[in-house]
Amino acid sequence: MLDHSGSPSALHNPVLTWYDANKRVLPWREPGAGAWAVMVSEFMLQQTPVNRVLPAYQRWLERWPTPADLAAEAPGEAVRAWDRLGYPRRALRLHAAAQAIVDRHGGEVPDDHAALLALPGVGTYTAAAIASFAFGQRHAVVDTNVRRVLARSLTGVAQPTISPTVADQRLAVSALPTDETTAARWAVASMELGALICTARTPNCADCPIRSDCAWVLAGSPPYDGPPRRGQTYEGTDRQARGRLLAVLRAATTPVPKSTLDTTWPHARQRERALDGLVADGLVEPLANARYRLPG
DNA sequence: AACTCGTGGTA
DNA sequence: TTACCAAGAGT
Repeated sequence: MLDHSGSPSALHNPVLTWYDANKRVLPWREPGAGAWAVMVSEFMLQQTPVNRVLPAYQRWLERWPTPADLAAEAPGEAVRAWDRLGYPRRALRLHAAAQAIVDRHGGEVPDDHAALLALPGVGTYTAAAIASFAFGQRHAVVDTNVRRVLARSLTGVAQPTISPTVADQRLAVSALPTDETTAARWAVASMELGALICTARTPNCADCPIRSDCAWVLAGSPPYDGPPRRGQTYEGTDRQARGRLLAVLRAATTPVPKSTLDTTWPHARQRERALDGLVADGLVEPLANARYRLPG
């Protein structure tokens, strides 16, 4: 089943060929995109779909073509430019990462996995993704797409575990081609397969290049039988309240009186908790006279 | 280890 | 309509 010799296996070859013929044209995949472009895209793509990322990504790189350009700005400008991508702490971390790159790496995105991992907002997945996509290195790039592809094709189950496990990581490492160039191609190709064909809800197995070798298909495509996946409720949550508050501050060009913020959420206790949280996270800066703004 | 953290599209 | 889902990280 798995091939440890370094030559592409029955799994690898079809996926690599499929990728070359079916990959999406995305700006961060263009030959001259560079590591900063890859890094910006990876931050934005954390839990956010490609189609929503594209416009914000274009504006971001136009405004801040290098880490130094972003590092020279106020963090609040990063939060504002983040627009409605969600999880705005990512904008703050990307700004902090840009500063760290200027301070520690001469303004160049490091190519070393450990150095990448040490940057704010860069975890296991993002460090491997940048090292692989931008620098062609051999790393197991394990995101939700890859976990699903491996769960189906190798383990034979409909869905991966709810949260990543060490077993996922081991499986991804064992499936990684030995050759560096092939490994980098496999990383992006297996992820793209999960995004376009081996999707979460209704996979398009008819068009899958490895359907004849897929353990899940061979088992008769059994339905998911694990524990119920906890739904992410949003209506009425602190997150929604935070989103409302931050939307007002993003749109404002001058400091906003608290009385204005008070109109954005009806429940005072929750509203105060949300505002305090935003300040604690560094997303909002309190000023004198009960006024607030994005961090300067 | 479980929980928190946005937003919007899709079936 | 409700529920699920989307290139995770930090605590």
